[in-house]
Amino acid sequence: MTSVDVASEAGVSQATVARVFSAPDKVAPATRAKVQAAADRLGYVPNAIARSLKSQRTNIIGAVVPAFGEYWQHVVTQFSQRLSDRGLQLLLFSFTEEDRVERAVAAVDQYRLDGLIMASAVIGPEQLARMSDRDLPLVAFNQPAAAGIIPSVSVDNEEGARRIAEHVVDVGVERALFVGGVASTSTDSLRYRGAAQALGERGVACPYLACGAFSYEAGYKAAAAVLERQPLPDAVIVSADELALGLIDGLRTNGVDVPGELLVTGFDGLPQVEWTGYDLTTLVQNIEGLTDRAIDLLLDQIERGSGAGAGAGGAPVAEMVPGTLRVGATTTGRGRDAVNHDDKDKEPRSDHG
Amino acid sequence: MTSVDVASEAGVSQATVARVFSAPDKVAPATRAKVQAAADRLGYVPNAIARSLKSQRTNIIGAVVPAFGEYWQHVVTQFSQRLSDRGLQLLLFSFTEEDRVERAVAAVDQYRLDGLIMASAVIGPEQLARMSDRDLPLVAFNQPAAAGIIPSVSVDNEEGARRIAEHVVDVGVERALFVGGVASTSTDSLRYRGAAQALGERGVACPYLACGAFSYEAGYKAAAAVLERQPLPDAVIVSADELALGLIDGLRTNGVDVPGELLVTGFDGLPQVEWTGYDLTTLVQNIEGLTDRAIDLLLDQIERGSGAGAGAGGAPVAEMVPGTLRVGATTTGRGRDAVNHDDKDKEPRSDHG
DNA sequence: CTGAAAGCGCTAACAT
DNA sequence: ATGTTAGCGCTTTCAG
Repeated sequence: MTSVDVASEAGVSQATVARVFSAPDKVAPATRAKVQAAADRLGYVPNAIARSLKSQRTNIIGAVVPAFGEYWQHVVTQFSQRLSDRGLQLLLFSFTEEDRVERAVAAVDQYRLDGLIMASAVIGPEQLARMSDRDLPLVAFNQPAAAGIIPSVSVDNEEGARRIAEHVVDVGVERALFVGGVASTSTDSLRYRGAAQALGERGVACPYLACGAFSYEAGYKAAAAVLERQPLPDAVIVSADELALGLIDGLRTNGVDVPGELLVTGFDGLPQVEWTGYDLTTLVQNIEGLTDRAIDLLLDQIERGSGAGAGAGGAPVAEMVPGTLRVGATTTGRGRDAVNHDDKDKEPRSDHG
Repeated sequence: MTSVDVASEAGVSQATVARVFSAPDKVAPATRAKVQAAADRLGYVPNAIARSLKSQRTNIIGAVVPAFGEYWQHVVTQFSQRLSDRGLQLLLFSFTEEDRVERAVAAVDQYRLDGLIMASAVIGPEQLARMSDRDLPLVAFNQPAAAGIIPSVSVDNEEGARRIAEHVVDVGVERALFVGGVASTSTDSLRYRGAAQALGERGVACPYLACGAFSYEAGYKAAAAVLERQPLPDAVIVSADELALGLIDGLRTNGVDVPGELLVTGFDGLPQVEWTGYDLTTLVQNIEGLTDRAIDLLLDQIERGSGAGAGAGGAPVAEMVPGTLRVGATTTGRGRDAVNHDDKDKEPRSDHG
């Protein structure tokens, strides 16, 4: 079914049919109705491919997203739905290995995507710089390292970590430890900087310890290293929820009571932080807000016809969206255990996890 | 940069350039090299949009996927990567509300997608039947209700549930309870049927109880209802891991020791089942195998040029991929807690019925 | 083996 | 307000 079929069915020219579907107000109501009817009868739907060929706009946005962690699922879902609300499609590039990014770029070229969302911290600054040369609207999502290179939007990592640090001081912590994932990531260094600074200002030291990855397993394994610290910290500020959940389980397996003996905090706001076994204090990212801004930034560039570009002649925009502190039992739950102290003989809470 | 540019740069006709990129063996090695060089110099990449317009193939596959649950993330990732391995792109339709499915269908029409993966149990049989009329290659993923209507691939729910039931009997359960999510889903009824049948054959009764949803929260809330049962069951066979995890937490919050007082099993094989606090016995789905088969089924139809069709003239294919039983502490971990209990039934080592 | 030419289905001047 | 016409960049006969 093409517009030509509809045209002959409706007894008008092909151009009129096209107008009915792209600029309905440029055609008389009577003919419009006639055409609509014919189209419905024939089950005609305009061919977006042909349209794109002419208009040089595909209305498809690509997104390069890591394949790991629950957090990203929410991000992808948000992007999918928000783009759809604006009449755009999402072409997804999920990846584990480096080469997926290359593939995404290749597809972008071939399919003439209107823009690309880069939501992966694995993409290095050099690669980003290279991409910013190719006059393609780009936006980096939660990838602080991209700030200044391409337009970006991310949670305010430093400020968020500061909020957590302040909270931890408020509940009386005196010796903290920061547990990060991968030391080389900008996410880690910003969060560490924020936390260490706020703690330092309040006279609390805060060394840094890396797990080697951002996963439950890495956090779990890090428990041993945490317990080797001398002196033992009062609180562990973890740079990501997934790590924190693993760490908590690791600590409890080692017989440590969390929060009884050691407080723990996270960062991100995964759904699991609410699970009763954890009830983790963390900084919840506003994913809706973040994705919204990212799409806006992208559309701005597309409208403006610019490539991955500067705001209006300066450095690329680097937006920060604040998160919100979630206070859970992992930093305030000691009271509860104190109350339950009468039945000390009962099995320690630590093994139920 | 178009093929015309490359043609003049290389001193050949536009047609030759096109051939170099679509049927390289139909052009002399010498000219091919010349064209390649020119293309590289100009940074030319064939325009997939234009190609699609002519070839009537987009190499883009759509996927309608629920926005909930960690499980789906793995599915999406697998699809994204496996399609990419075959030179196909994934256009994602993540959804929460009904209307997203409509949007997906609309996009499929507009963009002339080569095929569509339906991975949502929310899509009813009527809607599926309606879609199967439109000569579009389709495949249903883990949606047993689609079997017989459109080609489908899913985990063997009934057999999996049977395996779990057998295991549960092996560890000495005498009164079981099946906790489902939504009674109307085919997933639920197949899993229940498999479990109830296997248990029945072994003289164990197994009533059904629905949570109303497939979420952690629903499982958590269901704990109260479970505890009201008279007599209390020995084991709860839950139809999905996410529910099971919530149920375990709910039970523990109510002071019930799992697995000390009550055994629990799940279904799906989420990453969280390995977390130390749970260590859930469950049936692990082979997601790689499932996605692989789904893509095969789709490609078969595309090659064959058929619409959502029958195998070769019969009913649509309905493939079943077996899962594997994972035995965790939630059905075998009593030993640890039962130290003060006098063990009349030492945990029988049972990795298989 | 290579070139010329005719579309794929649509948009957008331009003309009526 | 509607019709005519010329492409968008590619694939694909059909000649040479």
